Amino acid sequence: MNASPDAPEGPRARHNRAGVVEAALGILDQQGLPDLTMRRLAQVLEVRPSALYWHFTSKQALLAAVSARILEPLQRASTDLPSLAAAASVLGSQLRECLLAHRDAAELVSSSLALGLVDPPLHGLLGMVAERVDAPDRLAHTTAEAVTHFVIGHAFHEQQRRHAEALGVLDSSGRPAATTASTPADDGEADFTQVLDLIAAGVAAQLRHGARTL
Amino acid sequence: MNASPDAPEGPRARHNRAGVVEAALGILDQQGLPDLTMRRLAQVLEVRPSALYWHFTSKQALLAAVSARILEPLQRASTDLPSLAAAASVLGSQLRECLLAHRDAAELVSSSLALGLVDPPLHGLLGMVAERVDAPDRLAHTTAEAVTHFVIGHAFHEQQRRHAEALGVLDSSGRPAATTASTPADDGEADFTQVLDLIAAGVAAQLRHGARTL
DNA sequence: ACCTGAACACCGTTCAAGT
DNA sequence: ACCTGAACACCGTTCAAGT
Repeated sequence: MNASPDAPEGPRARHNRAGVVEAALGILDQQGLPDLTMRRLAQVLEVRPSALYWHFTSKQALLAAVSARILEPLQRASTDLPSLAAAASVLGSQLRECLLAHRDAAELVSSSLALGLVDPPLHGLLGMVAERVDAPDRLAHTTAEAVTHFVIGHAFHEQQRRHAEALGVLDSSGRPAATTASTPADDGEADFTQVLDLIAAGVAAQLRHGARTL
Repeated sequence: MNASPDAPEGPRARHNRAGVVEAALGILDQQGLPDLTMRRLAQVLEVRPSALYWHFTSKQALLAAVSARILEPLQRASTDLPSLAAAASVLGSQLRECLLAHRDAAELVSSSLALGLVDPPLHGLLGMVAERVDAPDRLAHTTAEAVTHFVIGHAFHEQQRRHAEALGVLDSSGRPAATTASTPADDGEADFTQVLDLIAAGVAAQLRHGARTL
C-alpha cells in the first residue's frame, strides 16, 4: 500500500493542509461533527495530536478550512441566469446540495460563517448576476442574506432530524417517536422550495417597486 | 443574606429547574456560551456537578430549557396585526430582540431548535394571524420558516462579530482588524430590516397570486 | 426530593525537543 | 518542514450512597 515498499515503517507520516482537511472530511462523513476531534483526526493520520497544530493554528481554523472545502463546488456554479429572482432559487438549491452532501455540514458551515472564518458563499455570485441583469447590488446583498441564512438554518434542522431518525428514536411500542413540533410527515424538499419561491417573489416585487423609486 | 440567619451553613443548597435555568442564563450573559459548562454552573449553585443531573437529564436538555426561557417574551406577543406580511416584519423584529437580549443567544437557540428540543417560536403566532386575516396556513408556515431561519442566522453572525470586536481584535497599528468579508461599516440593523421587507413583499406577492390559483 | 463522592473516558492546546 | 513527548487545565456523565 505504501509508495516505497522497502520502507515498511518509515520515520512517520508526512502531511499537508489539504490532506488533513480531506481526512477531517472523512471523519465528518462517517462519524459526524461531535466525533471530529483533534485527537481522533490525529489518530486517523497516524500522528500525535500536537502535530496538527503545525498545519492549523486551532481547531476552529481547521473547521473553517473544512467548511470552505464543503462549499467549494459552489465556486464553479454558473451565474448565467435570467434574473436575480431566478438566481436566488437556483443558487439557493445548489448551496443546499453542497450542505446535504456531507454529514452535519450545515451546523459546521453555520458556525464558521458566523465566526467570519469563511466567505459567505452566495454574495459574490448574486452580485455578479445583479451586475449582468442590471439590478441594484444592494438588492443582491439583501437577497444573499435571506437565502443564505434560510438555506443553512433549514438544512441544519433537517440534518439533525435525519440523525435523530437514524438513531432510531423509538418509543416502547416500536413506532418512531414524535419529532417535537413539526408538520406531520414534514416534507423537507417541498418546504424548502416554497420558501425559496417566496423569497424569489419578494425579489421580483422589490425590483418592480425599485424601478420607480430608485 | 440567608433566609434563616441561624443556619449559617445549612446542609446544602436546594434548587429547582427554574432556579438552575436562571443561574445558567446568568453565566451565559456574563461569560458566554463556551463558559456555560455543567461544572461552572454547579460551582455557581454551590453544588457538585452530578447534582445537576437530578434536574436535567443532559446538558442539551438544560440548554433547551434556557432557550425556551430566552424565547418566553415572544409568547406574550400580540397577534393583532393587519396582515401576514406585517406580522412577518413585526414578529421577526421581536424574535430578534429576544435573541439580542442575551449573549450568544442566537447560537444557543439555533442548536436547540435544530435538535427539535424547543418549539419554533413564530409558527404558532403566524398561524393565528393567518387564521384571523383568512390567509392560507401553508403560507403562514412558509413565512415562519423564512423569517425564523433568517433572523436566527443573522443574529448569530451579528453576536459573533460583536464578540470579536469586544475582544479588541487589533492589528499592530492599533486599528481594528478587517472583519473578513462584509460590507464596509456593515449596518446590522438596516441590513436586517431590508431582508424582512423583502420577505414581507414575497408574502404579499404570494397572497395576490394565491387568490387566483387556490 | 435533592445532593455528595468518586470515578470513567474523554477534550483542546502549548512547547521544548527531535529529525 | 514536520513531527514527538509530556504535560496543563479542563470537559460531560454515571452511579452508588447519603439525608
